[in-house]
Amino acid sequence: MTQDSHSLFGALFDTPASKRVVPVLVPLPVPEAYSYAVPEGMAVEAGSVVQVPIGPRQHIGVVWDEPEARGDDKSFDPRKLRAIEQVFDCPPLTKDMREFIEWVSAYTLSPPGLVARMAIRAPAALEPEPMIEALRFTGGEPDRVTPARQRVLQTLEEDIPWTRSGLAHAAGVSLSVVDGLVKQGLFETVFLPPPPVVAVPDPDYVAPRIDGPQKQAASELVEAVQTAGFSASLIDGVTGSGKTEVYFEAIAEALRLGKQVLILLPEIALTSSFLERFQDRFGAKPAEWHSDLAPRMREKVWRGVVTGEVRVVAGARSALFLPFEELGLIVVDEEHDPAYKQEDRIFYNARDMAVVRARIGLFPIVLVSATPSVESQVNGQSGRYHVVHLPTRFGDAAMPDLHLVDMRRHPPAKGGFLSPVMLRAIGKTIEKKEQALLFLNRRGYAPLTLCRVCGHRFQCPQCSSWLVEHRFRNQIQCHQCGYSEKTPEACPECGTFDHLVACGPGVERIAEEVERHFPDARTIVMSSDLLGGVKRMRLELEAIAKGEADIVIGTQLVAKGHNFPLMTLVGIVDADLGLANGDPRAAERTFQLLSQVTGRAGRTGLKSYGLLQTYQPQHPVMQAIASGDASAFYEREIGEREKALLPPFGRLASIIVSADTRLDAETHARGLRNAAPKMSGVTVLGPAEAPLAIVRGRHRFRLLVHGRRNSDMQGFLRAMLSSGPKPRGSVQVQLDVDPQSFL
DNA sequence: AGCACGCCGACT
DNA sequence: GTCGGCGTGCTC
Repeated sequence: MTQDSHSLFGALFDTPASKRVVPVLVPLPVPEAYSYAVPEGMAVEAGSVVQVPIGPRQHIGVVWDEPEARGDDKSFDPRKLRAIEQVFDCPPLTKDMREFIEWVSAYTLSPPGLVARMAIRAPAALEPEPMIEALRFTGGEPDRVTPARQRVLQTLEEDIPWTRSGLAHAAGVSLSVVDGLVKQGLFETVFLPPPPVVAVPDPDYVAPRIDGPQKQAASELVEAVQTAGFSASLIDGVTGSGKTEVYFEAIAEALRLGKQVLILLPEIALTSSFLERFQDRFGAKPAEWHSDLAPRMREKVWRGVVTGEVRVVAGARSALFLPFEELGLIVVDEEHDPAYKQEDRIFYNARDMAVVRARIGLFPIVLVSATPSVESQVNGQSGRYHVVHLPTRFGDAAMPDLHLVDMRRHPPAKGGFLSPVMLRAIGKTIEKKEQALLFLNRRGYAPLTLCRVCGHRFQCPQCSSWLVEHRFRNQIQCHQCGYSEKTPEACPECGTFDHLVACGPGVERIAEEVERHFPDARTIVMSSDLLGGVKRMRLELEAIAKGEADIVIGTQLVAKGHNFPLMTLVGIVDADLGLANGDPRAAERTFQLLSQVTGRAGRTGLKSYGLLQTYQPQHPVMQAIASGDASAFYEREIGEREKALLPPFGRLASIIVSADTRLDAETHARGLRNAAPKMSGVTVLGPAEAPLAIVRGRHRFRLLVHGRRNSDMQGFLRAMLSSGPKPRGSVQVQLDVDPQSFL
């Protein structure tokens, strides 16, 4: 085989005599594309989605670009060369998409084929949907005209094709009436294109309902969309300030310019209320994309995206890898949300990768948050992102009055967890027939159970964490690995009955305390382990919104999305929870969570309050929340990060070490750390820095590596991965850095 | 990621 | 003597 037969350009115009060979990215963890022969008469180009044989099986791959320099042709045995099996009848991945895949692969240190696989994960969608069979009236008279037949003929007056069942339904007759007419040859069979997945959104469906600062902000974004090229904007505005309405205008403009739009949302925020807001503005819902989309729907949306039929997708992080035909705008809502981080096989932060995708595609991206991440805040300050402030609440939504409850001065009664201040506020609220929300980010009854006789603590047999008692379910559960067992009646250590004691509060225990104080109030607990699943949860949320509960006690899941018009008191039971868990972002996360929860109150003009129980009223997080001014908090966080070399000033990589047993994982993690060369600017933190987790039966440790320069980090990590004591297939790396700085 | 090959322990 | 554990290597 000659060198030039490798050239794609040459191959396209080649004589049939020489065999054409193209690189194909295959879904295997190998560092580069494999070579495949293109059979006679098969038309493929870079980006084509193909089926190729790998060993005994067939896989889906993507024809890739020729490497620019073919100097050191790492020749494999040419006798191994096999041919592409088939090309799928769908548009090839665009040049931008291919470049994006390569970038993500290099950045995340993951094999390019596995990254590419994320973009083509809807196998059955690779072939066009079959046309649907329809009947077209060709004229003529039936032998006998019955009333039912008459109705069909009337329905047919407009000369449009009908499906068999559609016609029967429209005419109000049974299928057999239609079949009878078909038998008499009154119809011809025609084929119609399949119906669109979603209706096309209309940018001018309604006039934008914004004014003042919102209008100004919207016009800045619209201008960014009109200006061809990359730009990044950060919309920074409190809950209820009209952020969504503002970015809807940017979307409208992108649609007017004939571009596709991607809205990224944290998984949990993909609620019907968001879709309805979109529909109210654009007259149609966006296509959805998330992990539990029905397979059939997934295929349709994927196909619609790649053909350009779908104009707007609202999706969770994986939607970022959809192969859009002409993407022209990305919106990342709740950009600070940790749900954008994927930590499974391919490690990436969809928010950061979205910035990269916009940069490669030369179009604008809009990041949106009431509580921007520190990274984005820094990018805003340095001018890399254009910051759009939305200072006020929109319409009549007033900010709640926020107060700290110093628990040292107002301690709860013995055996309780709610301060008298909090209890009084709850009492007043329900007296006014308004609703109170109590937030505690801890499921179950109590986080720790111990035996009063021997001091035995209930610990998970699979990992190191405590077992959490769940009274509703009569279970004790491990919140790390999911282990659970029936709550024992006697201590397993000393056998004593009735001497087990619960330590600390969970939402169930707070509910018990609330019911003791307010026996007549309608109290409801919202937690992810609510019996009855998602369906019951949705009903409960609706009931709460309608005022069918007085006091709601909930975990994190009440923090997002849902609006409760009668909610005028938000009480945080333990505002300090999560501040001291070893996570370098603990303060930031706590600030974001508390802002989000207190933002649930006061969205309808009723005077509303937020109370935060804390033992650390002077803590910067508490001060930021209470004062409503976060600037000092951000300054401090930025300073801390600078000192600790955390993003965005240094690089932070997580090396996840996983093994079948805890001991193995620990040993491997130590081994990696000890093997770490003393490289300048790179520091390795020990396994103790991160909590142990068990994922799909594998024990995981996280090693954190700090460094200042990306090249140092990558060099170091590559060295670690290739030379370290590598337990096979069980070391994964996530680079947690700001991508803008080295685009 | 799968899958085959290959080398050491407990058994019909 | 084998069955089967999972360590190692390969897939164009």
